[in-house]
Amino acid sequence: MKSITLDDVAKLSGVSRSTASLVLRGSARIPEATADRVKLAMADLGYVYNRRAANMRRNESMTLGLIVTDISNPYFAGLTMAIEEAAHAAGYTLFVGYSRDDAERQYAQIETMVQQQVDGIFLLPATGSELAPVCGIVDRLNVPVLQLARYFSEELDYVGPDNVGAGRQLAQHLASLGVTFAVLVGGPENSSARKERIRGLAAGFAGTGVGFDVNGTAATTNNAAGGAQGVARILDQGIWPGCIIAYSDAVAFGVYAELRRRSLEPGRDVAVASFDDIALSELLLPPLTSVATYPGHIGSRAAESLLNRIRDSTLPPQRSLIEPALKVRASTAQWRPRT
Amino acid sequence: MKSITLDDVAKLSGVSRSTASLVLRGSARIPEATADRVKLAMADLGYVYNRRAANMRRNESMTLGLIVTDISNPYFAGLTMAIEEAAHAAGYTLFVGYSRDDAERQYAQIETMVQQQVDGIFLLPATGSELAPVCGIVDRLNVPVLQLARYFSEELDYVGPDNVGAGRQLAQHLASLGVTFAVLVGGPENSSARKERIRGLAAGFAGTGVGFDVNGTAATTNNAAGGAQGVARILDQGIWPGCIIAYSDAVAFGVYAELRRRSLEPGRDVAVASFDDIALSELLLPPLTSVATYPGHIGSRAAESLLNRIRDSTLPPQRSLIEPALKVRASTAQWRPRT
DNA sequence: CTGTTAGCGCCTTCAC
DNA sequence: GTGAAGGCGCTAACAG
Repeated sequence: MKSITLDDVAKLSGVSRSTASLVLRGSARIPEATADRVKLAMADLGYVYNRRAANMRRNESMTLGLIVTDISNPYFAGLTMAIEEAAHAAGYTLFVGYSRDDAERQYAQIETMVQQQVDGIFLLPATGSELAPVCGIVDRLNVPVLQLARYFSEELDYVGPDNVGAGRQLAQHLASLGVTFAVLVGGPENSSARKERIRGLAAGFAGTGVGFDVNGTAATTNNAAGGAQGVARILDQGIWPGCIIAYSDAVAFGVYAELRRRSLEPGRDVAVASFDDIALSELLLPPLTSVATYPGHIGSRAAESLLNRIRDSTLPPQRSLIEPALKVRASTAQWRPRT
Repeated sequence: MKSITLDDVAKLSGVSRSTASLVLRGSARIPEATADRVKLAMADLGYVYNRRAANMRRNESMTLGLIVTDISNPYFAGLTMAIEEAAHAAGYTLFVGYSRDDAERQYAQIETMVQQQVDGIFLLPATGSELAPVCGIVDRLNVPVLQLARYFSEELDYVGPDNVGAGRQLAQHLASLGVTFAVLVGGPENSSARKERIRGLAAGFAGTGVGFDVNGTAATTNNAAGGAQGVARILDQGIWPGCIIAYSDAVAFGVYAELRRRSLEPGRDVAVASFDDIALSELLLPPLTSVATYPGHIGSRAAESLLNRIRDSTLPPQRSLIEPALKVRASTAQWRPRT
C-alpha cells in the first residue's frame, strides 16, 4: 500500500513540494488561488498528513504520555479525562499506560513512550517510584515528567490537591460533631498523598481532644476491597472508633460494605467520611461526606504546567496545589455521639 | 539537544551502523563479543532507540488508537484497561481519545490518530456514528477499525457482549419472580447495544405474561443522572412498574437514588436489575442483580481480533460475542409481588 | 513568491 | 559476518 505524499499533491497541483508544505501550515505567503488548487489536489488524492515524518524532521512529536495506576477508581478516570481534554485542545495526541501500581511496569511504559519520542509525560506514580530510574530513562532525551496527585521527588513538577488542607478541613468538621476517636482506613502506604492527609487530619484534630493515631492506621490498596479489609483489620483488633475516615471514596465503598456485613450502619453507628468526592458519593445511602479534590482542575492545571515546561525546560520545579472543598453529607451529619 | 543515534553507537564500538542495527534486533548472525561491545556503547552513550524513525522506514508505527465515549463509567474503564493490557503485551503503545459521545469530536480524534500513523483503531462509537465519515478518514491509509461494545456497520469488525442473550436471561429470571410489568430505563437511544438488550428482554418475556413495552422505554445518557431522569419520567407519567431494568449499572445507581428520593426502596417496593455487573454493584445496598458482560474478556478478544486484522486485511468482517452471565442478588431476589 | 537541496534516524538490500 | 548506499515523507535553509 503506497500512501499519497506531498510530492504527489505538488505534482498534481503543479507546484513544488515546499510550496505544498507551506499551504499545509497555512502560510500567508501563498496566493489564495494556489492554496486552493493545492487543497483540492489533497482532497482528490486522499492525502493524509504524515505527522510522524514531519515530527521526525522538526524534532517534536506532538504526543504526550500519561501513566496512571488504574482507572477503575473514578477519581483517576476523571483526572485522565481532564488531561486528555487539555492535550487534545493543545493539538497533542495522548499515549496512555496503566501501571497497575507496579513500578517496574511503569518504568517499562515510560521507556516505550520515550522511544516513541513523546514530548512530555504525566505520571501518577506507582507505589515505590524513585527519581533515579525515572531520570535514567527520560534524561537521555530530556523528556519532562510531571508528577500527578502523588510525588516522590521535589525536582520534578507536581500538581495535586492540597491534601494537608483537605485533612484539616475534614478533621475540624468531625471534631465539631463530637467525635472522640477517629481512624484513617486504607490508601497506599508511604504515598505522599496519604502522608499529607494524615498530617492534615492530625493538625485539624490537634487541641480538640479527638483521639487520632498518626501511626496506627492501616494501609491497603486504594479500592473497595482495601476499604473492607481495612475496616476488618481494625474492628478485629477490638478497636471501636466512632468515626472512620476512608483514604478515598473508592475505599469508602468497601468501608460501607464491611460495616454492614457486621451489622453496623454507616452514618448511624459509625460516622464515615472520605476524600475525593466522586460523583457516586452523593448517591450512596447515606450520602457520603467527602472532601472534593477536583480532578478536573488538577488535570487542566497539570496540562498547563507540562506544556510550559516543554516550552521552557530551565524553569525551576513547579508545585501547584488545588484547593479542596468539604462536602458535608448524612454519613457524618446524621451521626450522633453515644450519650 | 542532539540525540544519540545508531551512528554514534557504531562509531564508538567500532562497527558499522547496519551491524549495530542488527544487534538491536537481536540478530543471531552477530558474534556475541561484538554484540556486547555494541550494547556497552549504547549504555555508555545513553542511546535511545527511535521507534518513530524505525517505523517510518518499516511502514508500521507499533501504535494503536482507542476511542471510547467516556471512562467515568467503570464498565468502559474496565474495557479500556483490558485493551491497554493486551496492546502493551503485544508491544504496541496505545493512543487514547474520549469522544464524550460526540460524533464530530470522535471523527477529529480518528483523523489525528491516522495522521500519527496508528496501525489500527478500537472504536467504542459515539451515538450517531456512521460508516461513511469513518471510512472517509481511515480508508486513505487503510487503517483497520474495530467496533467495540456497539456497532453501526456490518462491514467493520465487532466485539461486544451477547446483549440479546443477556436480555433473555434477565427476563426469564424476572418472570420467575412473579413480576407482572417491567420497564427498561435509560441508555443511549438507537445504540445497537440498547436495541439488542430490548430484543433479548422481549424474547425472554414472551409467553410469560409479563408486560414489557418495547417502544415506550425512556432513553437517556448512560450514567446515574440518566437513570434518575428516566425513573422520574416514568413515575411522573403515573406508570407504576413492579420492576425496573436499568440499561447499565451506571444507570442503576441513579435509579436507586431517584427511587429513594421518592421514598421507594429498591428491592422491596420495586425490583431493580441491570446489565454489566461492575464491581460496585455487589457492594450496593441492596446488592444489585446484574448480567455480567465481562469487559476484560471483551477487551482481550478485541485486541486479538484487531491484531489479526492488521496481519491480514483480506479477512471478511469478524463478529465476536462474549457470553454474559446473570448474577442474581437481593435487588430482585428479595422482592415479592404484592398480594 | 517559488523551487532546490540536504538531511532527521533507521532499515533493507546488496556487495564484499 | 560485516559494510556501503539509498530512501521512508517531511521541513528548513537557501537560492532564484
